[in-house]
Amino acid sequence: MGMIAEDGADGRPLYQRMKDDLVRRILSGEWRPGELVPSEVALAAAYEVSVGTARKAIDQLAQSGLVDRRRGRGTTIATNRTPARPFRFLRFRTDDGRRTDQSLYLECTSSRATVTEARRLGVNRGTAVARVLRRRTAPGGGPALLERIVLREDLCPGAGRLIAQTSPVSLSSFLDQNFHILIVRVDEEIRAAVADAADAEHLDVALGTPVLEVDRTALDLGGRVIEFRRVHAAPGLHYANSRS
Amino acid sequence: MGMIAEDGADGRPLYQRMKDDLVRRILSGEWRPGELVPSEVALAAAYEVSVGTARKAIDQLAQSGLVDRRRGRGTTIATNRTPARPFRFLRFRTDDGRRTDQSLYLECTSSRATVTEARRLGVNRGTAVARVLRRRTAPGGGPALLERIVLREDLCPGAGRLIAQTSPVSLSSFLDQNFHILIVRVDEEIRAAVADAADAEHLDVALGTPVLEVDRTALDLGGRVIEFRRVHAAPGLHYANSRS
DNA sequence: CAGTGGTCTAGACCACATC
DNA sequence: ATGTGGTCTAGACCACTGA
Repeated sequence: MGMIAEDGADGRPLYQRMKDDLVRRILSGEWRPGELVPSEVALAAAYEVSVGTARKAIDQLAQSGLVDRRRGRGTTIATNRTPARPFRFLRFRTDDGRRTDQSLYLECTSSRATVTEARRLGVNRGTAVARVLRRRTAPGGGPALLERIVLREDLCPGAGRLIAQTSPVSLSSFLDQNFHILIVRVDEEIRAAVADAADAEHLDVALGTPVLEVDRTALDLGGRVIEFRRVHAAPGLHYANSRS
Repeated sequence: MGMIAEDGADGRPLYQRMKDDLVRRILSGEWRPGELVPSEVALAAAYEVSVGTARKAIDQLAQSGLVDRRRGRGTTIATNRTPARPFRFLRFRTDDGRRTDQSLYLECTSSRATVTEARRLGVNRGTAVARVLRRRTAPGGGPALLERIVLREDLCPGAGRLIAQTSPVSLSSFLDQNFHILIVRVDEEIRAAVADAADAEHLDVALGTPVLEVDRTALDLGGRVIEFRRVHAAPGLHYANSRS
């Protein structure tokens, strides 16, 4: 018995099947970000498992950042607007420890994926994409980062125009709010490179200056690649990383 | 009742106090890496808590990588020799995806910490340190990484000579095996830099070539800084990062 | 075979938030 | 006052390991 896989009890633990089903329901938009999810006992009853088992499933959702649990209040769908860890995916600092603050959108166009872009996004050539050129500056200082972003516009229809109109500070919040796409993982390759023409123009550095280059793909909960970006960081910036 | 904080029941959960006590005992060397820890029921009895509570404490130790649990076998102290994730702290790849393989120790001396080194290690100037210069090469290819390492020799007496004698492949395994020091966290700052004289000599690049620079401090379980290293990566190498 | 950790149940009491 | 999640207990059965 149980609501999940009534017949196909494939041997996987109950709490895992329950967790997967909850992930599916959250992804489907059954509850909006910030909204209260049914309580432990209610979910346990609905899935016909014990409270302890339901608890284990919900705990895992909380651990992966999907929901937010608070004693006395309840469990709510997590949002990127009020993240437990702000700046989770923003790892650049000035060498004296400050973060970048301002975002300026230099270009924002809708187009079709080139062969290279298609390969990086894992889609077919010609898929609708938005291309965004963005510059971030250090507080009080000069230009800091130049970001070339390619976004899957087939998954976020109208994103290009919307970004140009609203100039969102954070792209992941923008995706969450407007398209219910939750970025949960990024893969990065970090290299030393030299400043190109665009860097020279927008980062206030001489052509050929060594710059830090970060190639990054962002994946949503379903494991789909949502965007690819290449970031160049001006001298005086570094990438801060901490691993356990 | 309970073996921990018999009177000073400070209100912290039982499983947390138990976990902290187990961490303390592991750090003290009560069990050697790879050795079997008492079973859940035995520990539960010893701490006078229920099995579920003991389980929660041990689970957290496993999650932070301190112990390794296997059904049927038991719980063992984790080792850096047989890590669940090999290359946990080795993130460099060639641009076609291969790892570095060979380690060559170019220099290895014992000395006293300079002011700069002392600040980075969080110790007083003049503390005993070992300085290590190491080069890694790409499989089949040329020189890949040049590492300048400063190690707290007051915590690892004789480490300098021992490294020179044994040329360990992995420094964290070396520290684990010889001094029971477990590296559990690294903090890094990644920059673009230019090749200096040592890079030119050992990495086979021209002076002034852009290189990737990683400044890294390694911390053990007690939060002590064990080593600082500055790594320069030759062109054709990148740093791979994945975050959730 | 005995012992281990992995899963699951069915309760209890508590601190806390909200109404 | 009610309901929430956080902690804790005391069992049960199972899959797996090793002797």
